[in-house]
This record gives sequence, C-alpha cells and structure tokens, in this order.
Amino acid sequence: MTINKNCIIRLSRYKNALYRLKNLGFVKVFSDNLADAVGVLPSQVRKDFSLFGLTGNRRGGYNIDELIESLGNILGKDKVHEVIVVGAGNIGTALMNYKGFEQEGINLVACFDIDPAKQKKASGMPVFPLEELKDFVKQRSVRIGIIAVPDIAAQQVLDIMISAGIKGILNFAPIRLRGPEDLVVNNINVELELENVIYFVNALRKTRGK
Amino acid sequence: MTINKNCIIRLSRYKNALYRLKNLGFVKVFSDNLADAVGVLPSQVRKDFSLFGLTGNRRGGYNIDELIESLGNILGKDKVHEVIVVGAGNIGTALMNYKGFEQEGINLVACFDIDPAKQKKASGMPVFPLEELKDFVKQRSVRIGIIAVPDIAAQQVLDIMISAGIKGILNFAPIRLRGPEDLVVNNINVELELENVIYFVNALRKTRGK
DNA sequence: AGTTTTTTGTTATTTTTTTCACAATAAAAT
DNA sequence: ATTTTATTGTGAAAAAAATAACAAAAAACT
Repeated sequence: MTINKNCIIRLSRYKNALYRLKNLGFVKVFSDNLADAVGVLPSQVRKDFSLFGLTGNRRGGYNIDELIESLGNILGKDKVHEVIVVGAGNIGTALMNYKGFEQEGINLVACFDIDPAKQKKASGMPVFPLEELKDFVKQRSVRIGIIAVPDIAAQQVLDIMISAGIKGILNFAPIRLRGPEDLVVNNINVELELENVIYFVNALRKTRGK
Repeated sequence: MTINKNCIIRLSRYKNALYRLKNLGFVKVFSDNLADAVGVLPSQVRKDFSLFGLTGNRRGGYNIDELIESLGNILGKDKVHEVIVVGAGNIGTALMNYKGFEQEGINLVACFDIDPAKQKKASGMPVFPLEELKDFVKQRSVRIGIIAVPDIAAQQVLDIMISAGIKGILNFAPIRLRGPEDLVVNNINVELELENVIYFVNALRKTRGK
C-alpha cells in the first residue's frame, strides 16, 4: 500500500483523538481505542502507523505523548505555517475570526480581496487589495493559500497565487482548479456535502420504508 | 460495483459542470468533456451514469438539459429541503448569510444557539434558543441539520437533533459523532483539510528537491 | 521461572474502486 | 446506400484500499 490522502487524513484524526484522550488523563492508548474514536478498525490504525514507522509496545499499546509528537512531526506541526486567505466574504471572514488555527501551528497572516469596500481591518486581520498579494507572498515566502472567492474568480485568483509561489490551496470555490502538476489542491464544498447528506437520507428512507 | 458516497459526490460535480456548460451555450456534452471538467476519466463518467441508468446516444453524447434534469431527480432536487443550523458562531453565521443554497433547493429555515447573546435576528434569519429546536423540527418535519458548535457540545446537540427526528447531519465539529445506524453524517473539518494540504506540500518539496 | 494473556506489526485475503478494452451503434461522410 | 468515424455502455482486468489473520513479543499472573 502506498501513502494516500485518506491515510493522512486519518493521521490527523488520530492526533485529534489523542489530544482528547490526553486531556482525559490517559497516558497510553491501544489501537482499538483510537479506532473507536475515529471510526475505523483497529487493524487500519496499526496499518497506518506501520506505514510511517510509528511503533508501540506489544501488549503495552502506544504512549500518547510520543504518538502526538510523532504525528506532529509527520504532519508538519514542528513549525508554524503561514497561510493567506483570498476573499473576504462570508467564508473568508469566518476563517479569519476562527481562533483554532494557532494551536495547530497554522497562522493566517493576511487576507486579500478585490473589492475596496472589504479592504478594511475587519476584526483584527488586515484585508489588502488583491494586487498586493504577489509581493506579500513572495516577500514572506508563503506557501499555502485559501481561496474563498466566487467560482468565476477562482481560477484567476489561483493563477496569481501560483505566480507568487503558492504551492498548496484549500479551495472553497465550487469549481475544479487547474494548476501545475505539483500544486496541491484540497476542495471544500459545503453545498455539495449537504446535497450528499440529503441524497443518502432520501435513499435510506426509500429502502427502509418511511 | 455498488453505489457509494464518492459516486454521488461525482454526480453533484457533474451537475455543477453541466450548469456551467449550459450557461456557455452548449446543448450536448460527451463523457470526456465532463471528465475533464470534474477531473476524472471518461470511463468513470460513463460508469457512474450507467449505474443510475443515465443514458446518452452512441456517438451523439448526452443532452445537457436531460442530464441536468435526471441528475436533479437522483440528487433530490425535485423538492425543496428544509435545513436547520445549530450554532450561530463564525461558521453558522457564514452559512446563514450564504445565498447559494436556495438555487439548489436547500432552504435554511432556522438557526439555534444556546447563547442568549446570539439569539437575535442576525441578518435576516432568526436565531432561536436551543430548547426550541425539538418542537420546531418536529412541527416542520425537518430532516436535515448542520452542526456548527464547538466539539465539546456537538454530541449533546446531535442527541437533541436525533430525538427531534433529524436524519442527516452536516457536521463542522472536529469530532466523531455517534448516532443510530441509519443516521447520515458528513463531516467538514477545515483545519484537517488545511493540515492535509500542508502535509502534501511538504512531502512534495522533499521528494522533488527544494 | 514458567505460563497465560493481551496487543502489536505485518503478511495474506478480500473487497472496493478505478481503469481498460472493445463490441454495439448512431451520426457523418462519401 | 455504404463506409467511415466517433462515442457510448458494459464486462473484464488491474489497482488500490480495507479487513482479517496470526506469529512475535511484552506484560501480568502463578
């Protein structure tokens, strides 16, 4: 098996579960505890760990602190990552106001928007004109960006970001973005996820009777 | 092959791509146009369609209007679905302000929050006390809900929603929710997605040299 | 010290998902 | 009207992912 995206997402989930277990006072954990917390099978947990050389003690389980540290290293939590946001609309604003990123070593450093009306210091974080993006990103060597603009603008914004040196994108626009081979793009599409929930609720209602 | 979640997500993407193609003036479409728009292989598109009995003309491709209609029926776009939001924080507010749901037959009808300070008519949509959720949902037979509360509160909120008759959840809390077998839960975790982007950007930098 | 029990780490198996390949067929061209 | 060409629809093959199975090892117990 090769390392795939789902596997990395599971690592993040394990890490979150470990935080909670640690807060509850636990010191060690077994693969089936983690499996239960994350909703997979114990063998999946061990498989994932073995892929990354994460190891515990036979019969003794895993040490939570060590695991958290190792997972942190794998997931790049050893250093702080600067991230920019493009689009100061509903989503962009919500992201800027969100307080949970810091704890994970994610630092939203600036927001950019094409609309002058939104270029204010909205609740702490500066919102700059889009034209300033390129210089800002180059100067600070920012690698990661969030696209929270309407779909029509998304590709254009991406092109600017790429030219500035951005290598990874979290995209909220409901459109497939095109970029070079080595560009990393994850998509979040709330509408689509809702639609999906609706589909399966209806599908279940049909199969299991009303 | 059995119908799985990814397949349904692809159907939604096809539908979105079809809207765009239609707006561009196209009348018919081939599997490789859709494949390109969505980022899959043409054979995947045809396979997905064949699963749902969606059919085109050999050599003639697919009629866009018909496809949109059929996909709409499959995805439950024939009727309007009422959805409630719990949690009037950053995400909840962003969702309430978002204008795109209506077009997809998704109607956010109310928001609930435990915090009295948030129980105002924030920008149009009413925010009710959490205690009123159950009656509201029962009375209007709402089936779908969005959880946008902190992780510690999420399971508790879910339990209330379930007791009120909610059957499908879009969950923004970074925690695994527990519910009955037939409860549909989709999770959106922005932090985790960002972490994922960061991981792969770093991974690529390592393998391809700086 | 030896035995039992529990849990890991890893290989093998199964299942799922994707991709390929190509006959069937409809449109276009001759 | 016949031939050519392009594209679907689907069954077969390949690839990927998840699950099971179990030997190895560490802890607990006797």
